[in-house]
Parts: sequence; structure tokens; C-alpha cells
Amino acid sequence: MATGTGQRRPRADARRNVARLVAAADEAFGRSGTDAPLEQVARAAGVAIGTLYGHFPHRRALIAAVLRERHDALFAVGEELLADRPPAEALAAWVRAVAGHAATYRGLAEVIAASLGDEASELHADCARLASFTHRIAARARRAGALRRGATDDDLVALMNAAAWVRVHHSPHQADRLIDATLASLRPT
Amino acid sequence: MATGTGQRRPRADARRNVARLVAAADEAFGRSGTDAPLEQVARAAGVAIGTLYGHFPHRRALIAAVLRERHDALFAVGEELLADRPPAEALAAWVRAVAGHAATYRGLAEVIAASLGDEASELHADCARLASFTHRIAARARRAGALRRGATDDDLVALMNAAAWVRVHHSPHQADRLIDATLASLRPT
DNA sequence: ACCTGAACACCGTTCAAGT
DNA sequence: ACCTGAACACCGTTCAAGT
Repeated sequence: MATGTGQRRPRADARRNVARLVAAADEAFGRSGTDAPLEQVARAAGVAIGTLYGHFPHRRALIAAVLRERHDALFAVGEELLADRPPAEALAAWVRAVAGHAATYRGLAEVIAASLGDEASELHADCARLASFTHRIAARARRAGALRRGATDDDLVALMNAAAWVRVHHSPHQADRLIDATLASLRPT
Repeated sequence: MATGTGQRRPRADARRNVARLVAAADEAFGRSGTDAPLEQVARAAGVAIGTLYGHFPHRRALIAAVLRERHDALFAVGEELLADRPPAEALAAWVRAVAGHAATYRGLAEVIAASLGDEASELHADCARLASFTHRIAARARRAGALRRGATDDDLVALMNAAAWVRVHHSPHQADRLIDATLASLRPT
């Protein structure tokens, strides 16, 4: 007799293949960026290319899967900053955390920027959560007088992505300096 | 009898093909970014793919050729800013001009960032000139007390490229705001 | 239910053969 | 001196055939 639940547990080999594909993708994205050849990912995972497409119909679906754990960790950091840190410190730490995250793979900042406004993207839900955290942390900083009135949430999101890009294409040091300089001028005078 | 100069005038058909390739590349890069398929460029120019490679052995050589006139115009702006504008205004205008330039094609900011430190790049000479202008304009702003002592040339170059990236992947508006905010905090307090 | 791999399209790059 | 386009390698994506 069937379990009756709509959500069936996948077959064991399928679960194993998905896990191997995600691990191989993480490795390939880390080495070659989010544009890494999917054929190489499948080969490294020891499965046929059709298996990859069977589980991940688009490249972004694979990227979303690879980011699952990283996003869990990132949002945990967000919760902790909201709960335990002073508003100004929390805001600065959040911007740095997201910028660091978006620089995990070359090309990731582009994917995130594109997914922010694309509801069809498998990353859209994560991006919306990211925007929501940014909004809450920024609002708290505003209430505490740690963020100037003219500074918008979009300013912060653009800064986080821009800093991630600088981290990848210039240097981590320059990225930190861009964040410091911009945040300094987003504080009240 | 030969002219005796080392630099011969190219054959007429070669000159025409180069001009067509550059025009087709400008169009393709504008539409699809600097990663646009070279095969399509050759097709649009009405030449065989081998002709493209004969004139431009690397993609960057073609990009450099396409940017020739744009860079001439950009450096003319730089000279004019140095000659005719007050130091603070010249610096802000220069950052905006370069950021706008580096956003001409999707992917161009990446190419510029990579070419800044790569002497093998056909774009390296242009990037060096770009860095030199930035240095002269920034030094002038420093002498006039319009740029804080801790602010480096590299900070400005990273900002220009980051703003170009934001212009392409977020919006021109956000790019302008990033420039305004960062420049504000690079001024003396 | 899931996996395989051939098949097709497309593009980067080289090079022997032409003019 | 320059042009052509076939040739090869590589990758994205689909799908008929298997288990």
C-alpha cells in the first residue's frame, strides 16, 4: 500500500546522483565560475549528461541547489545580526557577509542581480529573502539613526553586488574599501 | 621600386574587411556583450571566419580595435577636464565618464579589469593610459584639497569599474548613486 | 522512475588550398 | 598578401531506448 503522501521519497540512486552532481558543480563553479561546462560537471559526478538535465533543467536550478546550504548559513547570520548586534554594526556586517557570499563563484553576482527581478528564476525565492533581510536590517539601522534618510534598500543591494564583483575582478581588499567608503557616506552627517 | 618604409599600406580589400569586421563587432558587442559569437561577427561582416582570425588573433584584439575611437574620445575628455575644469568637478566628471565608457558593452568592465594587470593584452596600453589619466586627475584633486589623503588611485579605478558593472546589471540610476555616495566619502571631512 | 548516450546545433580555432 | 571554408574539438540541449 502506498504512503499516500504527494511527496514521494526519491529513489536511492537518484538521491545519490543529485548529491554527486551538486558536489561536482560546487567544485566546478569554484574553479571556473558559474559558466563552467555542465558536461564536465556530469563527467566529474560520474553520470551521463542527460541525468544532470533530468534533475536540473536549467543551469540556474543547479546553481540554486549548490547554494542551498550556503544560503541557509547566510540567513542564519542575518537572524543573528538582527537579534544580537547593534543596528549600525549589524548593517555593516550584513553588507560584508552578502558581498562575500556573492563572490563565492565568479559570475554569481550577475546571477543574483538577474534573479532579483526574475520570478521564473529558481533563485528568486532566495533573492527575495535576501532582499527582505536587507530591508529589515536597514530599517532597524534607520530607526537607530545609523543610516541616512536618502539611503535606500536598493543602494545597499547594489553595493553588496558591486563589492562582490570587485572582490572577484579586482581584489578582496578593494572590495572592502568600496564597502567602507560607501557605508561611511550612507551614515547621517 | 618599393616605398622602403617598414609600414606598408594594407591591400584595399583587407582594409575594407577590417572596417566591416570592426563595425559588425561593435554591433554584436552592443547587442550580446563582449562574448558575442565571432562567427556571427564574421557572417555579419560578410567575410569568412578565417579572415577575422587573420586580422584579430584574439577576441581582445577585436575588442581593442572596436574601442579605438571610443578611447580617443574618452582621453580627449580627460585632457579637457584637466585643462578646463576645477579639480573636484574634473574628478567627479572623469569617474562618471569612465564608468559610462566601461558600460558600453556587457562584459567590458571585466575585460578592462583583467587588462589593467595583463601586459599581454591588446588593451593594456589603453588601460595604462586610463590609469595615468586617473592618477593625474586624482593628484590634482588631492593638491586642491578635494580628495582625502587615504583615497588611492586604485579606489577610484575600482569604483569606476564597479559602477560600470552596476550600470549594466542593476541600472544606470543605481550606478550614479554608487558613484555619488562613494565620491562623497572620498572627499575630506 | 530514472538513467544512458547518441544526435543535432552552435561556436572557437587552425590551416591547407586558393587568388 | 590576403581570403576561403573545411576540419576538429568542445559544449548546450533534447530524446528515444533502455533498466
